[in-house]
Amino acid sequence: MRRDRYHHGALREALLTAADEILTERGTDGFTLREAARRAGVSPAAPAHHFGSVTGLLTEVATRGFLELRRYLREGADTDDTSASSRIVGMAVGYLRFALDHPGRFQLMFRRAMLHSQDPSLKAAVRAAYGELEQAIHAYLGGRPDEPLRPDDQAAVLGTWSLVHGFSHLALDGKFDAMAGQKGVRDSVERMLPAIALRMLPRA
Amino acid sequence: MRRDRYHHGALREALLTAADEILTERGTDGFTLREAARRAGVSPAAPAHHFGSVTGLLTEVATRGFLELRRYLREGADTDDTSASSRIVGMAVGYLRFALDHPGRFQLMFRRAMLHSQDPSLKAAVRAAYGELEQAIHAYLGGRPDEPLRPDDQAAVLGTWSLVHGFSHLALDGKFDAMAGQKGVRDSVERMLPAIALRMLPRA
DNA sequence: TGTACATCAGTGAACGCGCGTTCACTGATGTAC
DNA sequence: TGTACATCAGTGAACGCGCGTTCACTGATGTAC
Repeated sequence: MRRDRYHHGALREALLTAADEILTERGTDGFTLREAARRAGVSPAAPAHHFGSVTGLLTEVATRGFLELRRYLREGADTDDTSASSRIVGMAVGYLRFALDHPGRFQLMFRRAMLHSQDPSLKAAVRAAYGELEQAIHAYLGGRPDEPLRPDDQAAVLGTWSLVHGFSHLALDGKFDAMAGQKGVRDSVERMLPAIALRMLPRA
Repeated sequence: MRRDRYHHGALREALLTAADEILTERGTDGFTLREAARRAGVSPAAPAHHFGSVTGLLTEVATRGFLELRRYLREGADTDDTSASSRIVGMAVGYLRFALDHPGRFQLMFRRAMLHSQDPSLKAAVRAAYGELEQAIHAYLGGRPDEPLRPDDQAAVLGTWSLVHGFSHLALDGKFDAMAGQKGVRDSVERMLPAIALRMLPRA
């Protein structure tokens, strides 16, 4: 890619887009900074001006990933049936869909060794996604929005997160492939989760 | 490490041990075949005679990992209180302990891109560990040992696996660090899990 | 409106690295007779 | 018990690779006056 202008103009965004593409095509281990630069049509030294290092770039990708995950959770919760439990089931499916739609990014988000795990923006984005789940569980357990979560309810949130995260992670790793139906793994796995979630929602 | 004999004698085992050490010290991404050879006191070309390729070696490490995981599950289930639910909670803690004791190995076991994921021994070992959980859930739900699992109960097993796996994975990635007590993350996390598991065991 | 100049955002070549695997080879072992 | 010889388990040097980062640099932009 030859540019007509010396300055790219939107290199930061172009690199983030390229990174996402690479993660989708080659997975987390297949990512390289040079390839991202190549796809953005820029020399291998250029990314340093915007992200400092490869870790910096990936941290930004992960941060945006958590924000996108939050959108998936919201969208999943937005169902016809507005009961608190079906909102949570919807969120669970949203979580799974995010993982299946963006496997490379999803895995990156939980590979602290590849990220600046203490980056404030990253932490805020994690917290924001987590907060989405937290609110829903809080409502489900009958808490009022203005009340803080009781420690027991914190545990319920962790449990729910663990459940959907574990399911998504195992599904991505192919551990459920053997029990998939004819319609493919993705379809089977998306059907399985609601039943499981309903059966294992934390007891009030 | 200079050997006195040209033949190592137990190179296969030595390489597996070295691999485990490296995984412990440097994590899954820090593993290299050359380093394993170095630690076994052997040239970089030697491992090929025993494992074909780096993937072959790691597949064997992962296979043994799943067998070890099964031992942790059994040990966890072996509690004073022999009720079905406390057996399951014990297993959950066993799963978590395995992950915390062997983080690199644990992560490797769920990185299909690094393994011969269709290797029969590997698949058998996965199945064996999974079977341990399956039996316990089956008993918990009141099934007789000779009866096959109903589809609903299969779902309960997947849910339980997802729960403990997700919890372990998130704990390893440091996602619970912020809420750890003074005694350290490991201690906090081992205390949290039983309460969560009890609250979320599948309904019969 | 023009201009000097600091700053920003790129280049492209090179550095140093360590990797997994291949290759032709050799030393040691085991087995058939 | 000895021996020929196939097979096994190593060596060590080299191959080819692509990586992230550094470096001295240059072209473009923006701003103060």
